[in-house]
Amino acid sequence: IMIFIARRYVIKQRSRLTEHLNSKGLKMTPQRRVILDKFLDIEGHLSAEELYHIVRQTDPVVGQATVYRTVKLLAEAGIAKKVDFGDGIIRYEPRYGVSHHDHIVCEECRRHVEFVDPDIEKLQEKQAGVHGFRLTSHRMVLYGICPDCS
Amino acid sequence: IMIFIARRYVIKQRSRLTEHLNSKGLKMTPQRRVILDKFLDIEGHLSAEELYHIVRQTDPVVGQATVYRTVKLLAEAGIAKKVDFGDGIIRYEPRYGVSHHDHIVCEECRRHVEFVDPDIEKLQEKQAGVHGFRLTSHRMVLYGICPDCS
DNA sequence: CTACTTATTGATAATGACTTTCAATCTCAC
DNA sequence: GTGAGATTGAAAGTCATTATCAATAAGTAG
Repeated sequence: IMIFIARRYVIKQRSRLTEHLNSKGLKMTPQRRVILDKFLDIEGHLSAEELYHIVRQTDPVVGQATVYRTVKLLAEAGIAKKVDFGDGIIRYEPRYGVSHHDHIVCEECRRHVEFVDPDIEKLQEKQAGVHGFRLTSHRMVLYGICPDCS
Repeated sequence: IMIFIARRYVIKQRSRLTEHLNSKGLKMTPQRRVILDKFLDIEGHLSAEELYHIVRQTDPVVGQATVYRTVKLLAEAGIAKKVDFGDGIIRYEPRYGVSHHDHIVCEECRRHVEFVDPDIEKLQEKQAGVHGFRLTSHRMVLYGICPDCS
């Protein structure tokens, strides 16, 4: 049953990508399809480099530059979400629907937890308003020491 | 009068740096002194590159690598604070005492405003606690469109 | 003050994540 | 099918930052 759900999810995201490509006058290709599929397979964050190596295992023909390019398209299409922990590597994570969350990262072991706090979101909106800004997005990463490393 | 206050501030930060260097078995040098002074002169954020050019105007002998190295020491000593807007450039700003703040950046003109929201800080602590983390720091940048660009 | 052990410096090379280039190759609307 | 235009991958290029290293300076013991 889970497999059927996952399958439907993949198909949906594929058509979402195709739609996005069409709207920009771009084309669907086998490379983009395999990169999308592998990206949806994983859970958690992945850098373009990591995704490149995973894709390589199945399809050694796909080039590094193509993965970097495709991953940006996925973000544009709303399929992937950029995550920046501030270590110079841009990671991407699947974006299921509209679910948004922030991260708390352990400075020792780099383990991370996701969370959403509607109250914080509200206060962010408020702060933007106070300064006359129309809020479009935010990046929030908390750093700390996790229970295991304490 | 302001000048006296500023002067005392500079002297205080100098001894703070010296102290930090001593505690690590490092030495105070003319280069480090001039970089510190110029850094304290500015208001707002500065990348190591920008600071390098400013320092150059007074003292063309100081090298780029030294500025990059010194700026890291300033951060270690608690004199400077790293700021990361996510554009691949690390900026530093003077850290007056313990004053902490976050940023809201205009996606059009890159103008930014600083703000502090104690309520958000409190909620961040709470979120860390919920997941068993001991919070050490955070990075929060809001992105939006400023009044002028709207 | 002198010698000497370390730390420091700056020019330059290196790093590493990412981007661009470009000629060969696909895609897809017609 | 076919042709204009998009895509591809290998390789070269960016760009902020970091490491290397031989020459120099700082602090310390005598």
